[in-house]
Amino acid sequence: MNVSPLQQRFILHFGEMGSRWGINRTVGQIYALLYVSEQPKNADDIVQALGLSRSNVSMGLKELQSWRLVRSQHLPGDRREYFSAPEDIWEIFHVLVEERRKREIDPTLTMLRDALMETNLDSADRHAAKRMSEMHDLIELTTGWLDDVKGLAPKTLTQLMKLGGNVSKFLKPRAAKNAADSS
Amino acid sequence: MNVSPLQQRFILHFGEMGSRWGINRTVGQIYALLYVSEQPKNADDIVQALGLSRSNVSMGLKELQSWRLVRSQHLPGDRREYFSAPEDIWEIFHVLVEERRKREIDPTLTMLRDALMETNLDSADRHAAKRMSEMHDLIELTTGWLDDVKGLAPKTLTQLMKLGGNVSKFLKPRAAKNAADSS
DNA sequence: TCGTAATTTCAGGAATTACTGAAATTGTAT
DNA sequence: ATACAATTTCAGTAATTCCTGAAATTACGA
Repeated sequence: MNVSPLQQRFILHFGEMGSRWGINRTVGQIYALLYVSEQPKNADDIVQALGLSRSNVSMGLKELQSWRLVRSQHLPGDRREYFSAPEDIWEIFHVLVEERRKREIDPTLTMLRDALMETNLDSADRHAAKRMSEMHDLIELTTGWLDDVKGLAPKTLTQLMKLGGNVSKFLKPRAAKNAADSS
Repeated sequence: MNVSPLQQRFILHFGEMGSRWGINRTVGQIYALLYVSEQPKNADDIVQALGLSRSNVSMGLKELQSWRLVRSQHLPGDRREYFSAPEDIWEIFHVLVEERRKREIDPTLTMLRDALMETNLDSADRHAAKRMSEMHDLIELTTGWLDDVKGLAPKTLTQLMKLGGNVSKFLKPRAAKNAADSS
């Protein structure tokens, strides 16, 4: 039940990295612990493994659940709650993209759309409006694409990613001249 | 030289969003101001426009330059430094991806590689090691792909993104059954 | 329904991060 | 070289975020 040196290293790294994302150190550590654990863990296991206060663990688990990165279940004959990170790494990847998008991208898209709607275009703001709509369009293109490829099976996605820049070979010739030329 | 309501709105939003990323509110605001400004601005312009202290602006500009999101230049007959955000939004996108990768992804990849190298595989850590190598492989696949498509021209990239999940039509049939079927 | 185990909430304190003004440094024109 | 404008550094303080223990709430078995 104790954390091994390998796990320790992973957990500490994740704690530090967590700070660069929006999540704090202890939340990062809790997630890392659950990610590498084979068996689900209850809150006291986590307290014991990471040396955090019980209340901190409770709050951290809540946050991780709000990110859909951690799930809880009940074990028969035990009334405590057990937590685990989903198995499938593609699912994790997927959820991460979706949640970050929901929290960081969508509000910006909305703000840009609303602000541009209310702007009459021969104001002194022509330049600002142009820049904002460029940003809007790029974000929309990117998120639309993400939505679309999200439906692909992991194997298909892997194939496509390995293909890399070569996918452009399949495009109409007009643009194909820009393809990475690795043949 | 004063910020319009449209700009104001954009700047304030970016300030708030900045906090969700690793950058703080004022750095977000400075970037937003430069992004929507047609002409380069000197530090005092920024102080005046955003109501920050001179030293704070100096530090913020330094940080933005370290992200390569802001450039400086000198105007003839004026010894002050003038700052601006690059014009080309694809370049901005590109730089953002590269910098975030350098700061957030690469250190994790390195840690995973190093930790796994030093691990003998019949330890009690088999599960943790497996999970860590899954993470490693997914990150490597994704960043390798990013490196590769980064070389494509914006037009090509736009075409590909609009194609969305339909690119998988071009793959070998074995995997093509997983393609989004939008025909 | 009651008793107790499990979990959550939350006010206050600890730790971290952000910001400022003053002083130091750098750069440039004379 | 000197004078002064522009910029940066940095120590101290303000603001924010994080974490804890105690109290409250919830969930369950008898």
